[in-house]
Amino acid sequence: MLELAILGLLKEQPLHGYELKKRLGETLGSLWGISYGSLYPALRRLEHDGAIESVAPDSVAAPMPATGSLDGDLAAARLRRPAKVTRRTRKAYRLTERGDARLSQLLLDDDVSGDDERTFALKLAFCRHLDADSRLELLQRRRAALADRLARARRTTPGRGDRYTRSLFEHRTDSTQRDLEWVDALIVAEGLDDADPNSPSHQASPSYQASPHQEGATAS
Amino acid sequence: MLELAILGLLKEQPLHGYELKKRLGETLGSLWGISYGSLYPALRRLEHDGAIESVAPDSVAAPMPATGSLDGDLAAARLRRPAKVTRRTRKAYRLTERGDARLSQLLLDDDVSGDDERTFALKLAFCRHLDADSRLELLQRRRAALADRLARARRTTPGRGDRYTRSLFEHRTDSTQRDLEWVDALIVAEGLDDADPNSPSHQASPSYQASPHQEGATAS
DNA sequence: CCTCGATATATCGGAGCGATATATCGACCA
DNA sequence: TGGTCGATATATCGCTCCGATATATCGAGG
Repeated sequence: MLELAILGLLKEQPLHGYELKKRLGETLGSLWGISYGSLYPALRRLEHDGAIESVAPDSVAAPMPATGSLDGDLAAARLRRPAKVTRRTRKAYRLTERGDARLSQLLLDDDVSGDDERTFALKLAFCRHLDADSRLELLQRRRAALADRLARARRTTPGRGDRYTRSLFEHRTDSTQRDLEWVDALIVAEGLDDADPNSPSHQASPSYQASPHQEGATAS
Repeated sequence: MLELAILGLLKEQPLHGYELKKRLGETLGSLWGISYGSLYPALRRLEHDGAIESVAPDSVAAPMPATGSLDGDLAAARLRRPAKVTRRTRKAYRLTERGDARLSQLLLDDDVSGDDERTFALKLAFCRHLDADSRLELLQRRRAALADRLARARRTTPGRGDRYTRSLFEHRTDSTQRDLEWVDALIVAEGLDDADPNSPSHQASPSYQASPHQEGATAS
């Protein structure tokens, strides 16, 4: 779901390819190692679909302008001089209305990726563009997927495999458990936003605690 | 690194594609959702490279063989009845010597995948085919990668992004921390195997603690 | 006998990656 | 002045892998 990443970043401000890649690396860390081999084709694809459109080069997104005075100078220079298009002239892209709609759709889309860690991280990173209800639904879908996975992991016989495989399974189960608690905390925080922010002490922690017996996963 | 998975499974016994997919799903759980679209091409590739070779259909890999002497029986059966080759006749594959070497190479190979969770899980699941030294090296490479990631994560300014992105980063850091502790435990267990259980001769308690100070945020 | 679900092999289009090519820009230095 | 070097930037190639799908067979049950 590279498109989701691109659209999410462009929602905030127009960017060109190189900058896009850098920011994505910052935003998602080692979780999403975007590559030019997918980025540029994706940009062309999105532009062809009308989800993004290119804006005037160099008019946006200088990474970190060291001195503010340069801006005026360069902008003036650009007006005077038509800025010849070279091989590496930056092509910045802006989100169109279609792109905005596509972003919302992708964020809300119930692909199987509720089970996919990378996609969820991506959605979470941009879920602020969603309304509260959709956001909560996104979190709860993730919660359900995790609870299901946890239940499934606990149901499987733990005796299989060698020492390493067993340890791997144990660790995976623990991680899933922690992920679940994390998402639960996010859900709770979501609810706190809804409630009156004046309440000084939030309610006692609900039962999202690691229950040793079967978790809520009534699916399947 | 599908090849690694295939070779690792075939190391134990010959299997055909369908069974291979099933077992891989069992062994690695939701971590490695192998697909026919990659499995069959990979099998053909490996056979072409001489890493695996097909054995007589139906002579192996009924899901649970349970007897070591089935070779004679089934070979005899195949002599009696020519077992016509249909569309879905099982084509089982066996590991060749070249394949065995390739497996060791892949297990030991220092690809960048020390940072890749899936690949490490795969390697761990089959590292019993490695000698103790190589196994330890594998673990320590993983440890180094995790420690590096953790240090990098802690070095980045924690103020960036919205609430969701911050939470995502926090959780990711915690997960990395846990992964690191897990690998450390594996390393310790490895050392215990090496040494005589009665003599705590070399390396009493290694300093595998991540960073004792500056902690503060870990759940009690 | 006939349908249905599990078994099994196989291909297709597309997404993403890693490596690489190419070009430009700015800074520092001789 | 020129000269190199590293960061910036766009772009493509070949590959692996995935999800969906097609096709065929087999065994069990009605």
